Amino acid sequence: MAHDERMTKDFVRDIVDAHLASGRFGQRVHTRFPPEPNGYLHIGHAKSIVLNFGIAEEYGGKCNVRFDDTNPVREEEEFVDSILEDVRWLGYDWEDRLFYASDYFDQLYEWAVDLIRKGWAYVDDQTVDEIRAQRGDLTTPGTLSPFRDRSVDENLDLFARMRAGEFAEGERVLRAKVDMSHPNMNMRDPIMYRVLHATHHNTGDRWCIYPSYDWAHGQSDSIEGITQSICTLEFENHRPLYDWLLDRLGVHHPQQIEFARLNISYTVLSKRRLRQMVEDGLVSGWDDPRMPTLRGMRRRGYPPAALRDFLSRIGVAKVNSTIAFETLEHSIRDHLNRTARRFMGVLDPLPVTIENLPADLDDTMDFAVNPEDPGAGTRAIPFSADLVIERDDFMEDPPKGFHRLAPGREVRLRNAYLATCTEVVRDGSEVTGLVCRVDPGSRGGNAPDGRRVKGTIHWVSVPHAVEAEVRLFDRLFTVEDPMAGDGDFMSYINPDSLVVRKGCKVEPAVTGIGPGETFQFERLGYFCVDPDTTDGHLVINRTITLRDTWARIRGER
RNA sequence: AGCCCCGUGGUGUAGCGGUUAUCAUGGGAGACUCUGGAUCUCUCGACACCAGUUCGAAUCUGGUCGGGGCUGCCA
Repeated sequence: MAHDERMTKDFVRDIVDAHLASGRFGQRVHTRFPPEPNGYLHIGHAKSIVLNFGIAEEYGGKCNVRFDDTNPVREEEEFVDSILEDVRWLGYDWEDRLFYASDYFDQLYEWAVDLIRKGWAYVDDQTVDEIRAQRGDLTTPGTLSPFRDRSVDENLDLFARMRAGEFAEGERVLRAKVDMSHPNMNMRDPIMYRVLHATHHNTGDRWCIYPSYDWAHGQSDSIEGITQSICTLEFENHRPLYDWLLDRLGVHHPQQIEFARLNISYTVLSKRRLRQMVEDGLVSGWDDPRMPTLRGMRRRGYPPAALRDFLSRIGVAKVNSTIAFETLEHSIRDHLNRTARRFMGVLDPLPVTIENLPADLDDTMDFAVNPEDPGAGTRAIPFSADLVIERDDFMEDPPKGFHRLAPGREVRLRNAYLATCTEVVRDGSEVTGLVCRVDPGSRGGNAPDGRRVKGTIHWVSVPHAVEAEVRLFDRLFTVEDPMAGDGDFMSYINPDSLVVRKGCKVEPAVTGIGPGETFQFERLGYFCVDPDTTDGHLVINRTITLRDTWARIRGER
């Protein structure tokens, strides 16, 4: 697939270049995306997907999807399907290379036996607590396990019995014999296998011992012939172990490369915290349009190409950083501006009667499908003398700088007529409607005498309109870094992150828009049809507003 | 405290011994406009610090300071 071009070269690609130049892996480039099937993917995972698949594409290599399913008690089949769906939606194809770490359990077992034979692994009978206590701490070396010097034969026998199910969980464990006084804690005889009498989503009850991440990951990479094993920074301290294990085995040895995970202001990107928001009901689910999950963003109307663009422009590095939410928004708007079809909708309707047009007028106006894309052509929008406009577009006593409608003022009804407000209808103090007079010669929107009209507002013809519920979303948190400070991040949830508007009026063509298409309501922003829509009830999500200079000016006053 | 990693405009990012220190985003000003959108122009703004090597250092070396990670039978 021909994806968007990257803007800069990063340190990961520099390393790949160096590998190619030295011929370390021949001329092969083979990466992998290794999710654990225990939750839904979010934009942070997308950074890894785009990196791994992107590099494979650029270098004419391949990228696998491999589920890191080594912990049966946390993982579920349902997540496998959702993860694959999300990867596909993002625009990537693993072809026939869908793997599971659990595919390699037999090989992993054989290799463990091999290490035992070579004296590099042993069965430990200690409890979790004993092992923890004996590990030492950051400044104190660990102490040796009393079982560390068992004979190879005894280790072999015990390990076989672990596999056979003779021991309870926690009773025995297989450990790599590395160095209990190593300054890197990961090297203090790390656990390779633990007993878990649990049913695995893939292997069922075939196993009751399961490999740890450290024992499974590098070896799986090796089996698949991976060349660059790209992971996040927190695995940096695991690299010595990754290398140690592969070196003892003497098998294909990929290069682990670590990059900084993604952080975005005004949101959180951690499975645990996202889960908490779902479970506490602060959002409607993992696909709530406010969630930074891929499912949430899809439902919100973010196009996958915009996400790819965003991820490629923020780059990849080793510095921990937080990307401004505005940067994401820019990519969304930029993509949508170029691609989205334009429609009209009124979120907060104010009735307008055109006094000098026939009450039964049934006209249509030409409208550009997308002014940014002349090739998209034009279409017709129904027009009548009975309209609604946005309440915000009228002020009885407008401040300077306001160039929308006001008593006696003329504005352009977009693509229709120049209209002057001749009367304000009210119920008590509340304005309930307007009467306008239209310049008959301005049909289409241009003044017959060429006079300039500064304001242009949008409208919808009431007899043709469809009613809709529109959901307006805003950032999930009120502070840039919800994790900062010692308060609970949940207390920073933005109470206005969802505002529901009912009784909105939209042009009838909107009902023909399918799922997955994000369109523009002129002057308002980008929107999409929500799956909650039923036959009689149209539900629309606001993906993002248009930049609103007027709002900014007002806000700064 | 031990080990590992990282410090370039507000936010990201390029830079690989000699550049007016890149680009984007963001802020400000203006032009244009049938979306107060888009577009265009101008503008603001950074090499953490101190030594050293060198004719020359954001780039190399050492130190200081600052940030992050690591003490699951999680990944």
